[in-house]
Amino acid sequence: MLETSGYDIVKCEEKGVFTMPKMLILDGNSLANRAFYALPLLTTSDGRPTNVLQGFLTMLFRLEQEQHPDYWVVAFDKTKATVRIEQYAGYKAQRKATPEGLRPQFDYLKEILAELDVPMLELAGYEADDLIAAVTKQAEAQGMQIQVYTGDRDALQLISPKTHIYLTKKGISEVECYDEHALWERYQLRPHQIIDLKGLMGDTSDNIPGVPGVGEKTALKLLWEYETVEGVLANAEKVSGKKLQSSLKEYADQARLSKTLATMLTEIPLEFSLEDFIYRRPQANKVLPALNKYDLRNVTRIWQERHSKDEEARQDTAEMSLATWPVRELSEEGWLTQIKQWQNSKTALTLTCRYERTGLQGGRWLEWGVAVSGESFKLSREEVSSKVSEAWLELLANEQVPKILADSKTVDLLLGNENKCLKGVSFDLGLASYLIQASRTKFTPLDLVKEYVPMLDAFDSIAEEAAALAQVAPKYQKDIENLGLEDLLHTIEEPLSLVLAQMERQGIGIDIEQLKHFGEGISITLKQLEQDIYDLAESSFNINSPKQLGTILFEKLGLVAAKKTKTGYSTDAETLEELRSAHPVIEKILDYRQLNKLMSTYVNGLLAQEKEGRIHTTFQQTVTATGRLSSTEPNLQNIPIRLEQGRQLRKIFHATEPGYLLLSADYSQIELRILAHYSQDPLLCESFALGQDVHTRTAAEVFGVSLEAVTSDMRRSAKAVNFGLVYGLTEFGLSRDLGIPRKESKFYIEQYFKRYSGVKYYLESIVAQAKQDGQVRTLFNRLRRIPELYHANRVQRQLGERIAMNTPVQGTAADIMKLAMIQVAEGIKPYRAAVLLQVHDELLLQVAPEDLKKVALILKETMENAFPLSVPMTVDCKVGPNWYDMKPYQPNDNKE
DNA sequence: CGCATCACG
DNA sequence: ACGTACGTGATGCGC
Repeated sequence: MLETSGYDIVKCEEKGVFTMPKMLILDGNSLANRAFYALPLLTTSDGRPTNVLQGFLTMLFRLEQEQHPDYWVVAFDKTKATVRIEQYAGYKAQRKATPEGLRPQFDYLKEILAELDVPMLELAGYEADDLIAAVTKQAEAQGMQIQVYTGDRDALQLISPKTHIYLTKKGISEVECYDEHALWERYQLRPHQIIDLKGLMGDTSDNIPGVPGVGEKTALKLLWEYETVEGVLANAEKVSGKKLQSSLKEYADQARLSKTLATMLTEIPLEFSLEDFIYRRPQANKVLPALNKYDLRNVTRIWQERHSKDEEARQDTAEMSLATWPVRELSEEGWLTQIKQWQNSKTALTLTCRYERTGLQGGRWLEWGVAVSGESFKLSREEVSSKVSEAWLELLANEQVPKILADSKTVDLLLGNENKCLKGVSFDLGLASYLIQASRTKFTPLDLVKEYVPMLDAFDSIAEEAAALAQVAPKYQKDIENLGLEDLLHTIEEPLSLVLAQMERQGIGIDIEQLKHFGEGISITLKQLEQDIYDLAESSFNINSPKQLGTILFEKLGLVAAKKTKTGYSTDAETLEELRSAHPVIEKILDYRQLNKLMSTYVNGLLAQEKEGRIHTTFQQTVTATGRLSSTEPNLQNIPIRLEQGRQLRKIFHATEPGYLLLSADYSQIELRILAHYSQDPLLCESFALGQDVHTRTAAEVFGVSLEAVTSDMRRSAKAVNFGLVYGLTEFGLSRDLGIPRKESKFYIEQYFKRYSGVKYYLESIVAQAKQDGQVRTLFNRLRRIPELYHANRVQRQLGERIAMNTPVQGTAADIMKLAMIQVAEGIKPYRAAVLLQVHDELLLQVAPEDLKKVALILKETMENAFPLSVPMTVDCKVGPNWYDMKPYQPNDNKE
């Protein structure tokens, strides 16, 4: 992604420069060089190098998409004999020859740019720098906003209020924006002083000599004092340091010459008109063959993505300035009439709500914005009678009246506080936006509108907000349609959001006294452990500080550090476990860590969230990359279970109604079953069809023994393999997990894939497919884009491959669970029962004992049959008075 | 605010 | 030679 400093973005918007024509100038040589060294040397199938093409074009297309230039041009050096060599024979003498793989790529690049209709500029005897300076000068005179992209810091001299320089950072995938302010932050220099800086310090890559012995630090100090090269030379007597003084005197001429060399020439003998640089949309019929000629599949994908989105949104972006929908003011009578009219409306109302946070779920609504058919309205609690507001809330609960909202779950929660509810959601913009782009993080109405109207900066009123949402809604609808996400949105995510609202409102019962008691016990042990640790370490320190702990263990006590983190010694549980026998303090620290976690995150954390004997989590529906839910404030999806001590904590969770039981149901091996379904691997499918223990069967296959001969160790290894499969198996991961040598884990994996060749084939195909499409989908069409697959860094690319293997599996499991939740919520309506929590593959309900049998049966059957796969789905139920004391429970459909 | 750590599926 | 299992959220430290 293109990154710019936050400062500049703000600055650009404040100045309203979007109204000025925007020109992008790219330094072809500099960027090509950067790309060449930053990217691995990719080639076409017949061996022509293409990494520069890939890097440069990727950047070009991103800029095109993100910046929407009105003008653009790429400048190239034509370096046979530059003007500067006439000035100074040594100029660029040190520069190394263009490397083998790079040189031909300039020709390829120019050829492609020509097909793209991207204007290019070069002039014999001049460098790209000078052309850029000349174009910039002319463009400034025309009142344009100019962005120069280069890796060459010389360009900083061009900075002005209208011209910003974007310097490539690492490689070329990131750029850093410099304007006057940013330059000052970095160097405390004005733009025109850049040439003085070069004049003094020189530049080895261009072989500009500068003054010997003067580097960046000295040069800056001098310039802060005397401003220019001339100023410094005139005051050479006064500078501190004899050596420096004499250097400045001796090399005065060389400094002046260096400054001249560093000055970009704005006067060049070239007739050009800015009209030549007008941006023209590249034509698919020319672009695609040109990219294809160099096997640039990734670039093609990027271009097509942009292009197709563009085609759809072309008029959008062009005409997508928001219309002002007049705000209708209504009297009491007016409101009642209007609401009555809307009660029969077939046209969707777009609603948005402002509210204050109160102690209750969600809060209290303050005002509504309504937009429909080119008009907008504001309804505020303060200004309307209770009669109007009653009528209004009734309208919200009318399923027949279609409604478009940004966040229907929150709205439903708000209404729930007044015993009202939301019905008739026809389009949830936040959920739509998440399905289109799961990596998004912000879903406020403003963010949602900005997606299509980027220059927007704030809404003046809530009525305007509603009008804006109403106008972007069709764009979202179209995108959802184009991406094939309609069903997922309307049959899963939207209905689910109201189920989640119910769950959040219900909350889960919590025994505060017991929790406090639990905390007191921990506190005592914790104090004792703390003292023991200080005694054993013979010093007191903050045990919660990994830094201090590392110092004590690895310096004071002289233990041998096994691992390092970027900031110092690693002290995580895995590392400490290795050191357990090395020093008695280690065990105490491990115990301390465990208890401290329980105390701070769970005891204190949960106590802080308790309200009237309940805890209400918030389920996030637009956070994860795979389609799972997440749970926050507090997170009730990570309550301890693996270790007994933490597991005890589950005793405090109970039903919200007295006498009710907790009923849990979890999918058994859902991810492996989905893998079986996807891969159709005969062994894996058979294993599930026969109801075998899948890990035991896997062990039998991998170790080549009968089911009866599988030892617990073999099963453990097989389980780790199965586990790893879903994540994108690696030798490293498996060896670490099992604590075995790489060779051994490699052997297991080989054996596994020999037997389960269908799984192997599936995983290979999904990765290949992902590389082609740049994305994967779940069984329900949920989409995840995987830019990591095309990352310059190999580690990132491999991560991309594992994501491609994992996401369809994890995501489909999430889809199935969501579908089941909707059906379960519906199915248990006639009974005294409620869904309380979802923990990815588990649902937790509460139920009146009398309804247990029926509800458990409905629960199990609904979950198992929510979406039949080619292997059976199994759900295990448990029941108990609290979340700890849960006993297996098999509902059966025998008639009573 | 990023990092390290650790809780869950 | 390098750095790696997939997906989350909360806490505390230290810059």
